Amino acid sequence: MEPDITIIAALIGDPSRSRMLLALMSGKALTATELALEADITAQTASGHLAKLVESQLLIVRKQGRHKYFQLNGQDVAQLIEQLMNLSVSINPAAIATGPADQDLRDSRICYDHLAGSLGVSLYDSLIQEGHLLGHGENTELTESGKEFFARLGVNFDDWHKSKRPLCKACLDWSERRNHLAGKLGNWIIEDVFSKKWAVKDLDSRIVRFSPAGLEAFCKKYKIART
Amino acid sequence: MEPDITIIAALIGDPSRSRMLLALMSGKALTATELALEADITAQTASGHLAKLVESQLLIVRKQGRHKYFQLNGQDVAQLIEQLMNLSVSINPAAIATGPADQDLRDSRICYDHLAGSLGVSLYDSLIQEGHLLGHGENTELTESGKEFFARLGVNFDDWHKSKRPLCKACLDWSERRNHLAGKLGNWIIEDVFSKKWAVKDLDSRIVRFSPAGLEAFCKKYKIART
DNA sequence: TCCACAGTTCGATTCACACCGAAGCAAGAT
DNA sequence: ATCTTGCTTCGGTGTGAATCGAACTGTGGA
Repeated sequence: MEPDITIIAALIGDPSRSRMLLALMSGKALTATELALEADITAQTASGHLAKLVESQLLIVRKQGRHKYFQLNGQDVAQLIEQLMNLSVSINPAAIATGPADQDLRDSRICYDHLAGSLGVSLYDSLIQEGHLLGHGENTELTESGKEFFARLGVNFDDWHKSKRPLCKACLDWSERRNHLAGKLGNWIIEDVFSKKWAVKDLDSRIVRFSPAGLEAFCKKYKIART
Repeated sequence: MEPDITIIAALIGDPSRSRMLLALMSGKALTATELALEADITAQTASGHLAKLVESQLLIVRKQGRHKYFQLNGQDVAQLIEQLMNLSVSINPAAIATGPADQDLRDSRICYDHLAGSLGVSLYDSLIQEGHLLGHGENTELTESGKEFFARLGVNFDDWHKSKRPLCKACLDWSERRNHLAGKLGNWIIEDVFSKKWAVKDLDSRIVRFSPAGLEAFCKKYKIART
C-alpha cells in the first residue's frame, strides 16, 4: 500500500502534465487542445493525461458545446503547485531565467486568481503599512480601518460571509519570496483592476499587463510607492 | 525546458522514495538500511534512491562512523510533504493514518551508539551548564573541569587517544531539534548506564527503557533537573 | 446533408527506470 | 590480521507508462 501522496506527486511529476498545470496556474480555464499545445504533445496524449488529472481531482472540467474547459480544482491545488515552485527556486536559484519576457512575469502575474509578482508584494506591503491588514505568518486579518477602506471602494462584506473561503490569506511569492495577498479579497482586487480596464491578461501566459495610466491609478488607489 | 517542479514532484512520486520521505517526517534521522527496510526494498535500490534525493537536495546526509544518517533538508521540504498529505486527505478522506504515539522513543532512545531524545538533550545541556563541555556548533570540546569530572567517574582518557574517533561531538536531535552528546564520550556514558543496569535497550526499537531507580541515579550523577 | 473540428479509444512502439544479484569498498569490531 | 557490517557500483531484467498514428464519436456550422 503506497501512500496517497505518491499518487499526487507522480501525477505532477510528469513533464507534460506539470506544463499543463502551470498553464492553468493563470486561473483561466483552458480547453484540451490549448493544453495539448502548451505541453507540446498531441491531442490524444493530452486527453489521457487530462482524464487522469480529473479522476484524481486535481482538475475539474466543464463541458461547453464541443469544448471541454479544464481548471485547477480550487485553491488547495494551486497552493501546492506554488509551494513546489518555492522549493525548486530555493534549491536551484539559477533556474530562474533572466530573460526579458521573464521580467514581465516577475513584475505582475496571476497566481491562480489573485495578483502576484513584485506588484502583488508591494500591494501587500502597502496594505500592512497603512494599517489595513495585519499579517501573522500565513494568516492575515483585515483591520477595522481595512474594512472601512475596502467598503468605501465598493466591497460588500456581508455577501462574503456565506462563503467558507478565507477573506484574506497570505501566499508566498516564489519570485520575491515574500507574501502577497490571496483569498477572496485578493481576488476582488484583481477583478476590480480588470473591470476598470487598468490591465489585461496576457493571452497565453500568466502575465498581467498594466497600461501606464492603469498602473498609475492602481498605485495611487492603494498608496503604492512607485520605484 | 521542463519546469523544475516536475523533477521534485517526480522524486516524491515514487512509492519507495515517498515511503522513505514519510518515515523521515517523524523528524528522526535514519540510516540507509533503516530506510531500505521502511520502503521494503533492498539496500542497493535504496542507495540509488537516497543518492538522488540528496543530489536534488531534498535530503541532507551526515556520515557518522560507517553509518549514513539521512534527514529532510529543512522545514521547507517537510512543509511540502505536509501540504501533499493535506491535499491527499482532502481528496481521499478514507485514508487517515494515525501516527503511533512514540512518546517513549522521544524520551530516550539510542542514536547510533549514544543517548538521544529529551533525556540526551538534557544531559548535554547539563554538561554545558556545569562547565564540563564547550559547544560551538557541531564541534564540542571537553574542558579541564570536564576531564576531571569524567576521570573521577572512571574514564581513562589515555587509552582513547589511540582511536581516531572524536572524543566529543554534538549530534543534532530531531525530536528535540537540539544537540545531544555523541562521540566516544557519548558512547561511554550510555555503556556505563547499561553496565550499571540503570536501563535496557528495547528489543525491536531504539527505545532505551530506564528503571525508576536508574533514572533517578542517572539524573543525580549528571545533575540533570527532573521535570 | 455534408463537412470541419474537438475530443476519445485502440493498438503498437519505445524508452526510462525501479529493481535485484553479485561483487567491491570502507570502517569498526575482535 | 580477519571478520562483520553498512553502503555503493555494475550489469542485466522486466514492467509500466508516455507517446503517436489511425480510426471513431459527437457537436456545430454551411
